[in-house]
Amino acid sequence: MLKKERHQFIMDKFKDADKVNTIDLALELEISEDTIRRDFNELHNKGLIEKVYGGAFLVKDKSRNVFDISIFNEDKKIIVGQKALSFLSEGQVIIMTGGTTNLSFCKLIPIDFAATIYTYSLPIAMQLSQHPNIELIFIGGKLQKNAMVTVGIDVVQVLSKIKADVCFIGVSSLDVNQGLTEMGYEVSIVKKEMINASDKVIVLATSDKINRKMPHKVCGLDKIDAIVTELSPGSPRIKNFADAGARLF
Amino acid sequence: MLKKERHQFIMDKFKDADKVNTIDLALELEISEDTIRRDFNELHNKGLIEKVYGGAFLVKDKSRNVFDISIFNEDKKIIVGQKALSFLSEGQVIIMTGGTTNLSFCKLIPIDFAATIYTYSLPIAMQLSQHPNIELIFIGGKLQKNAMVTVGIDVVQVLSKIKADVCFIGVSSLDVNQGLTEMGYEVSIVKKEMINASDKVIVLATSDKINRKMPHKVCGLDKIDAIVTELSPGSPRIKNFADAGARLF
DNA sequence: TTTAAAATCGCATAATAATGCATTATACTC
DNA sequence: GAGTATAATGCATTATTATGCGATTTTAAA
Repeated sequence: MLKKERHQFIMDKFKDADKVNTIDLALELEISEDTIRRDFNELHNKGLIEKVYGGAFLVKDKSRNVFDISIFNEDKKIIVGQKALSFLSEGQVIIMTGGTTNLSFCKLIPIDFAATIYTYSLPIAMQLSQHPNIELIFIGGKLQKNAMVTVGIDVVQVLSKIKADVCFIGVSSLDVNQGLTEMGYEVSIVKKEMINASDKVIVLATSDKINRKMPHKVCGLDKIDAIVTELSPGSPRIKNFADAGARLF
Repeated sequence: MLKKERHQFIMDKFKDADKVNTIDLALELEISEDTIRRDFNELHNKGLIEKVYGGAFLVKDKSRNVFDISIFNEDKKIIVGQKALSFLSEGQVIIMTGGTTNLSFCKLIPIDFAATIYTYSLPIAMQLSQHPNIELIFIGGKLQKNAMVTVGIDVVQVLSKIKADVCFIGVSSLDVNQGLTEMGYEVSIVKKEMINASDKVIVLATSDKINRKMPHKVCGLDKIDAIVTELSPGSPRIKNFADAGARLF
């Protein structure tokens, strides 16, 4: 049986039930569970299924409304967000980058929390607009459509003029040696400036972002005051970061 | 039974009853109460349930998604939007205000339409970010949360420096004598500046906005190049505008 | 305050998942 | 068709997650 057939077979299973078990599939197809898990991983990366401990669920094709933002790995991101809450204090001036990890974080901020928050992300701004006591300042500029953030000289200019207490950065890749790197050049420039403008830098990242590199460097680990992941700080998966002296949470 | 199934099972229980008991669930599913409690904790962390001593309640106030914007009188606004399409030309520099009428309009813009659009409205920007050929520039500033638009000195400053071909203005009130008026002072200032920056001014308004006055004046009818409503231009309900020489569409 | 039920905590255990590596199958080149 | 590179698979090992149990703390009501 070809891998592709097997994938189809798995997807067909969802016509009968909305979950499948790893073991059942392995028995039925008479192959190892490892292979089924690898299949799950591939289907998950295509966004077709959601993996859970012991099996998988079908992801329901949400109507592609512009405004409903689906958050990949939301559970993990909620854990990250909850840990990050401890870095918030009332009255701070905060810079918030974009990304779904930060979005999850923002959803968790207490409704009456008072602070000044700068952001360049449309979804983050929409989310934070629910908080009556947050003074929200949107950093204008040219819109980068895929990420829903503004970039360019205008953004950098605004950032160069402000001084924030703390910056929460959602990242796409984090590596022990390379530090924080980005896919896009423009975003890397903006993030650099954000870090410059802030006294403290808190990085929010789910573990899938860790030990990855992208072309454009933002900063080294030394500039980062805290790395918040869904893992426990002692986890072996981030031991290399601990060894390198990173402050993990 | 997978953990996620169990969570769904618990959530389904709320269809029958307001409250679920820890013990009952443990007995029914033949698992320990500890597990049920851990499930409760997870569901609670997701904001789905409220824990109480001995069980849990459903959180009903599932505050509707921040991102789904409900449009009142959408039918009428779609008619307005369709008429307004005729004022669009490829390659223009356009200023777009906020409001649900303009949002409906933006939804109708052909997907491959090419232009440069300035806006200060978060929902409008989200919507327009779907158009690959639109150069979208967001005007940053302090966010006015109810209207989801930026206001203040920064916005005015940006506007004072640009020159647009056309400005599409969604309005809250339009009156034959007072012209265009606004509820909020800050928004009125910004709109004034937008009109200043544009060669042509197109007003989009459903008929419920017509013949109403608000405290802060934006401009008189003479500055408006076109008024687009869902009514036919000859409708008696806007005869007074026609008599005053307004260009109705 | 007392008391019993319920919740939390720490730990042990078992199930499941990820990882590195060896083996086998498949595709590709000459 | 032989040889080689690549991908797929299974196995052993290690890591992670789920769950139950006992000890301890908290809660709600007598």
